[in-house]
Amino acid sequence: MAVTMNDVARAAGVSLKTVSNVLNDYEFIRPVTKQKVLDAIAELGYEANLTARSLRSGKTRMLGLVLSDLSIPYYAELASRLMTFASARGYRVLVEQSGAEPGHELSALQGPFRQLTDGLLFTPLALDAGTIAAHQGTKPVVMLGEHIADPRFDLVTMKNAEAAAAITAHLLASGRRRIAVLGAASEDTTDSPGLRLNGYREALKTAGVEFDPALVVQCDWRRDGGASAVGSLLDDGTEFDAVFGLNDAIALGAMHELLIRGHKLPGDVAVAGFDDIDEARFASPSLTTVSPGMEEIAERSVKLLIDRIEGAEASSEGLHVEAGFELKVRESAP
Amino acid sequence: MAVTMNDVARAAGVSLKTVSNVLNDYEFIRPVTKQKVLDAIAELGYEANLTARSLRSGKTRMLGLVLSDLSIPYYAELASRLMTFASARGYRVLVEQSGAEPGHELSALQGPFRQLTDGLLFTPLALDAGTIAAHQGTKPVVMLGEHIADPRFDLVTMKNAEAAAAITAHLLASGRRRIAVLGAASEDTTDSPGLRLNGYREALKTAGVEFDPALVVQCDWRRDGGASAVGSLLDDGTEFDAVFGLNDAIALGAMHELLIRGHKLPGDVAVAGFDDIDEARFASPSLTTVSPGMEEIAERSVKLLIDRIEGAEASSEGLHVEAGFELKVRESAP
DNA sequence: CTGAAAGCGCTTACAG
DNA sequence: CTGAAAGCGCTTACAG
Repeated sequence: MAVTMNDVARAAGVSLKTVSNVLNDYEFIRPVTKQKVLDAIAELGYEANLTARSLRSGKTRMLGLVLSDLSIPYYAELASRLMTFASARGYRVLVEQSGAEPGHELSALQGPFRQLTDGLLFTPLALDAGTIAAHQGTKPVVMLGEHIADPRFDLVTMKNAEAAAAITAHLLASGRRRIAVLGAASEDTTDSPGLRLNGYREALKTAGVEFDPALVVQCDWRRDGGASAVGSLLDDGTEFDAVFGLNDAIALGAMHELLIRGHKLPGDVAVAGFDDIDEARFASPSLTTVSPGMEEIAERSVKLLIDRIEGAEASSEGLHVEAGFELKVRESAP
Repeated sequence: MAVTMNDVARAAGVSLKTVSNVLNDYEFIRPVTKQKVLDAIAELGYEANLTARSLRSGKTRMLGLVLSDLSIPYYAELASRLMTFASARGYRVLVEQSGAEPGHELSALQGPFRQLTDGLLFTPLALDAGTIAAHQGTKPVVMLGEHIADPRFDLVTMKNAEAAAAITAHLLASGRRRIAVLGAASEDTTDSPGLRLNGYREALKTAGVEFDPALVVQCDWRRDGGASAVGSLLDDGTEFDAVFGLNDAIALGAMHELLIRGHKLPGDVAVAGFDDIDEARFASPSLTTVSPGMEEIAERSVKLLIDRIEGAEASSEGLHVEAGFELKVRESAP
């Protein structure tokens, strides 16, 4: 029923192979022949059958994206940008939600999902490096995020420690000395909370300001986590002149709580976050934060994966890319 | 290189067709034969080649989802749920971002994207009903949202007017009489703002409260829109004892502005929204709003589309489904 | 209940 | 530069 390459070949008076050559931008083809084929394609409204092409070539021109859940804003924004960059290179992105469950992550790595894609952008949340290495198969995989830092894998991530140090330095430069840190879980340097806390401590050391553990509060990386964390500091009577939320949600929650309790921002307390989500710009006061280069993460991970798929990136070792960051100074901490 | 059905057939000592029968749950097959095939599959680690299956059967087991941008939280949450429901029926979801541009919407409707999917979940934002009807092709399409209400199409949407009336009635029942409405654009009944404003007016009429146009403020459906809209009411000296934001972002922005200006919530002003986004629960005070049944929208649209694809839904007319809604009474308007 | 054959629409060596 | 042929791995009539 649909128009096939055979129909085009017949209409153009050439062989199948010639049509294929035109379609695949084969170099050595006479302009006249090419034009005949192009005309036939236009006239018949021919569209290549992607499934047939995939079956024969073994390529689907799809990238798999494995993440926990699209309803988490960070992943949704990342997915959106990845799709845009992939599309610019002629690829589509097929998303698989793992719910951060090991079983789901594993089946995304080796199940039918894998067949449908030429390569994987993988956010490992539940699986460890060894398991992934054992099941990653032969198609390229690029890791996203900081949970896996293993030389065997390609990895694209952000400068957590450096960015946290930069924003802490900014608060220090504006004269703040007692900077509360909300959202730190541990000093385990392999995950984001640990890396960001380390950056904070590094900046203090550089400025010659002593680290005070009383200013470090553990909390959920959510708006209400930040609100109750800053609330507990206030209730305890701990003194502070600035708050660094380890992500924007925490910082926004803290800001809200401070405002409700009658504190002036940034007069009494300066507030800074991390992530530069859309909301940060629209908050009142607008939130000073650090943009961890999501755009760059998206661009470079797509480029790396496609280069692997197409054989343009030949290095046999895992490549580690760290996107740059940018300080966004706004009203909450000028 | 990969294990094929032929390998399985050989290992099990049966023909290709018999393997295919087992794979496709054909009824009339001897248990012994079936077991032999199953054993061979397990032993060889056979996995069906989905591309070959698609080429032959003409089905991809993928649903296309066309929306403006995944970075918009409402769409991201919807996409997440759609994927979950589709997955339960053995389908995947392939997302295409249109940017709400007519050209992109059109190419999603008829371009190569269409080939890759068995049916479309389509959020028409830029295209009108006539254009869609002319280009929708032969595969099923289910419309999402209220921009297109045309008997030719299957449509799954929410009860905008009824839900808005319910939340207005709730504010009235708590004794509020001057309820500001933020975000109304027009009374055009075909889009969400118009439908929700109509619901508000309907509830006023039922309660015998006169409608005051001075309480209706137009603004962007965003946090800062709500903040500046309520700000302008305060600046003008317009009196009001409640605010109904036509979506949660507006309501949250208004709430923030009211708090900053020293108003007590809900003492001085009750605030209500629409959408029940995650943030509404975590705001302080938590936001009274209406949940428009996104779960149900996702479930029923996936069911309708798959039933169309599989021929289980035979009605030739467009089916119109309206999901139920649920009032979420919280602190901001008890 | 099962088999042998055709064919979905392409790309890819292989010739020329 | 172009053609004729094979084949990617399935499903689907068609027989029996």
